[in-house]
Amino acid sequence: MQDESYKKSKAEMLPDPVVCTVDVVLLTLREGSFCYALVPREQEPFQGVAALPGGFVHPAEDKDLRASAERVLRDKAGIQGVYLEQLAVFSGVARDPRGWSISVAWYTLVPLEALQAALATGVILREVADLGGLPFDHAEIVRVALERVRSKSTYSSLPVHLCPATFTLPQLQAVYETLLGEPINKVSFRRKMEELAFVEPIKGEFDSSGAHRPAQLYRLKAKYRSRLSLTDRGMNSGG
Amino acid sequence: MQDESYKKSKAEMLPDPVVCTVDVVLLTLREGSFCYALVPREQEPFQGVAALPGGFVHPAEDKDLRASAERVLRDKAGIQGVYLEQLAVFSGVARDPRGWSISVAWYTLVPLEALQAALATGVILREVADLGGLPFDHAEIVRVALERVRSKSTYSSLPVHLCPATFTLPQLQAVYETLLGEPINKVSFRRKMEELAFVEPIKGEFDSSGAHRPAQLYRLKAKYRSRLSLTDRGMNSGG
DNA sequence: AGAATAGTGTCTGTGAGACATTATCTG
DNA sequence: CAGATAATGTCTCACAGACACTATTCT
Repeated sequence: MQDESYKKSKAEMLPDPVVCTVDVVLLTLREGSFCYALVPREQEPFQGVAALPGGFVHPAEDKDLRASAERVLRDKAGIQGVYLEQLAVFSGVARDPRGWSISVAWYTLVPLEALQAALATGVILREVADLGGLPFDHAEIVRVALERVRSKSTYSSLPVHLCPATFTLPQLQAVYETLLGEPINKVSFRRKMEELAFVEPIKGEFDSSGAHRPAQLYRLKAKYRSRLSLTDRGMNSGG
Repeated sequence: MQDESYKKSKAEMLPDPVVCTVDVVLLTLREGSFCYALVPREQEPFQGVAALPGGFVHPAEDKDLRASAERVLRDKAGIQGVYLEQLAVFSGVARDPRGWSISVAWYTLVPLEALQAALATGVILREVADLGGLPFDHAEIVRVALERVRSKSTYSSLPVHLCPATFTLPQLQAVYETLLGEPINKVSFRRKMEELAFVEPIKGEFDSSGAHRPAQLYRLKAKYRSRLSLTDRGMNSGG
């Protein structure tokens, strides 16, 4: 499929090489507060500083940029199969002290339960209100991710990815309320969930953990489910 | 601001150079039909084939990727100062016969009046229903652009960029109806325009071109206006 | 029994669309 | 004056939110 004759002249056709990276904004809920994940940087610049999980694009290894982002998530947080969506490209001469660069940013929503291994091996969670001390333009990237997720959360199925595999409707409503930052009418919320129809009750299963009437357990319908799984390896084991 | 010591090691840190391009989906309305712009490719591969206006990123020349897209629009269509928004990144080994590449796609909405010079010098308009014969993954890029624009058009100010500097409300409504592909209730449309408040009537100015009651002329409010202007040069004059 | 939350029935105000009416031009 | 479209007034139905009530658990 590829024409090798083009490859020879590639260097001459490209005025300058471009540093291409991917960065992932991993969002989760911890005790009702909206958080993003950071990883200490292994190399200069900003070695040791907590930064968004990211890395160089490896054309020889990655089928495309989504594969690059998935590799970063696998290597740095030990998770795969999660909901992952492209956010935007951040570019220019000013964002990286090494010079002109491109970062293709992605965002993912993950339930805290899927992050236990990652948290045990160095991944940090920080509340989204705190964007201080981030290297490069990572604060701006998180800002744009939050804007996108909040904008997409108004009655879309997006926030459900922050819930574990099974959940109750009051739990799901609390997730929406945290993301949107305002209370939602219970009757309206349930009507909308019925209308959007991306969750289904699990017949006969209830959450009886409280001193009150048990709540029906729900799950994401099969066709909307991403195959979330944890890698058997720990994090940072990749090269 | 930049640390030169990093530059030396850049080549070693980058596993492989990546071909970085920008492509622009230029959308306009011609006689009530929604169209996108194509330009014959000057170089191999696909030399002579009509393709989206695009080109390599020039890190030495462009401040960032937006500047790259603006340069492409200036050089290939002779326009600048238009509404321009990032669409998505298209990447991978399969999209370009030269091998692994990245294209950062942008979209712009331009009134037909601003394209007269471009159309006289080789830019082609094609209806959005016809995506045949496009090189690379340009058909997919246009598809995604259409999806984005249509999705953003439901009562946002976006479609107004397809109108000339002054326009009537019935004209603006026709633009929305073309983009959305369905008729809109006149009273509701006017109520929404009043509520969104991004256009204002031009006192005392009317469109009296029809054999009926003249229509009030409107314009985009100053704070929403982009400084659209045509370059004095023709197209394709850039290096 | 009382506390707590889950879940549902019902009323009402807001707002979008349907319809009708008036306004103002050309020929 | 007839025809055409602009612009606006008004009615109605749907729906989101408010409120109230019932259900079911634990202590």
